[in-house]
Amino acid sequence: MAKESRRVAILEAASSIVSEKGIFNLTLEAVAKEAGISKGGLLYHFPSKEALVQGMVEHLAHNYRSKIARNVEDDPLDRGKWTRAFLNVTFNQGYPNKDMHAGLLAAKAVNPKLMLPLYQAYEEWQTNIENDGLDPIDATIIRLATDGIWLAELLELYNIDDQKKKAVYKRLHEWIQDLYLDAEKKKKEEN
Amino acid sequence: MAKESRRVAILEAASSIVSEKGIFNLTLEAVAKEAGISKGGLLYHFPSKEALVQGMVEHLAHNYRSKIARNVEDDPLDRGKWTRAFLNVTFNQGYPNKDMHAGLLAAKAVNPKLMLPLYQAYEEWQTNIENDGLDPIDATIIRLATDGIWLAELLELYNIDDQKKKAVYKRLHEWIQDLYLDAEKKKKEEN
DNA sequence: GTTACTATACTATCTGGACGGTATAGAATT
DNA sequence: AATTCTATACCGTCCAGATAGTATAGTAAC
Repeated sequence: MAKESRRVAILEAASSIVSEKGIFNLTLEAVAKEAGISKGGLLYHFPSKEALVQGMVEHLAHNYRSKIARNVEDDPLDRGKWTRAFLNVTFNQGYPNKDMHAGLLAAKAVNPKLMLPLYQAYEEWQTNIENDGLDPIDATIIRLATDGIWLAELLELYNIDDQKKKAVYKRLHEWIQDLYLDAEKKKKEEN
Repeated sequence: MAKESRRVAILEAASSIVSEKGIFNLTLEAVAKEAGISKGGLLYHFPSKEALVQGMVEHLAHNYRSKIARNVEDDPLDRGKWTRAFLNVTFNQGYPNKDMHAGLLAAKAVNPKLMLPLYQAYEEWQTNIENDGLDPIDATIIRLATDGIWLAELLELYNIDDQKKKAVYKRLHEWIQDLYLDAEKKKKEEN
């Protein structure tokens, strides 16, 4: 198999184990078995467990980051584009394999420093959301609520049924539109 | 030492280890050392690691639950009391030892079923918040944003500085007041 | 165009250390 | 006398990482 696709397959196997069986079952042997290769083969791609987890986080961060960047680029409107992108990607364009989020849990458990790529991504998004041309506190609240959803799902802290989730999304989306109109109105008044 | 306070001291020691050194360093020996007792003494109070983690979650859930219940009781207003209590406890009355939240991480890692007490607490709060006499979707968004704050802190996913955090709290609090007035107005119009 | 060599991508196996849990004997506290 | 421990030793299991060997593909010298 080609190197890159094998790497991704391994990362997905590892994420699936963390997500379904917990971090204590993330052993190199288990990952190798899940990915359909030998333990040695796994160590060829990722020379240590830490390297494997690092790969998981980097993959996750890169995926999320590029999706949000894409949304920002494609947005016909400037004002509010980061807030909209963050909301839209989190609710509607999450990693097809939901398990991928488990990379965060793995990093937190194995070595918190490995979370750096995600941490940096969040710093970037937060800065952009605060300078998105909308009220920065309201925009931050929208981001926090969005995080609340996916973090609670990651930890399986509670179930929010799909209908309610959609209603929340709709309301947040409308709120962004209101903030947009407020800001535009204010701008006109200033001129 | 009295049995109950020894138990709590052990739970705090365990939480502190998870919070500062990660779940892989939560060994029975390490907890005993941190709590200043022997391994045998620890096993006297908690006959297994799973029992220890169960104790951590139950303690956390009980603490949170009783604080929210207290806030609800003390609230002079009926409408919105659960939403206010949830917001206020999470922002201003968290466990004095912040580490206690780590019980959630420990349970997620050791055995997700141990999260049941917290899961049930959340179900109760969500039900109450939806029937709090405010717009249920807006109230849910307030809860989600609140969760976003403490979950991100738990995972150390990003830093939100204290000033911004206070501004967010203030805005959420004002929002609840607006929702209160909206609901009261609507009620009067109906009569 | 076959032989020799090299790099890549693995497999199979072993080892050393750590950890959970058990056991036991006894000491201090209440 | 019962409870609440301390101290220590031990067993079985598990796992990360190391090591050595294998398969395959390409490359290049002759």
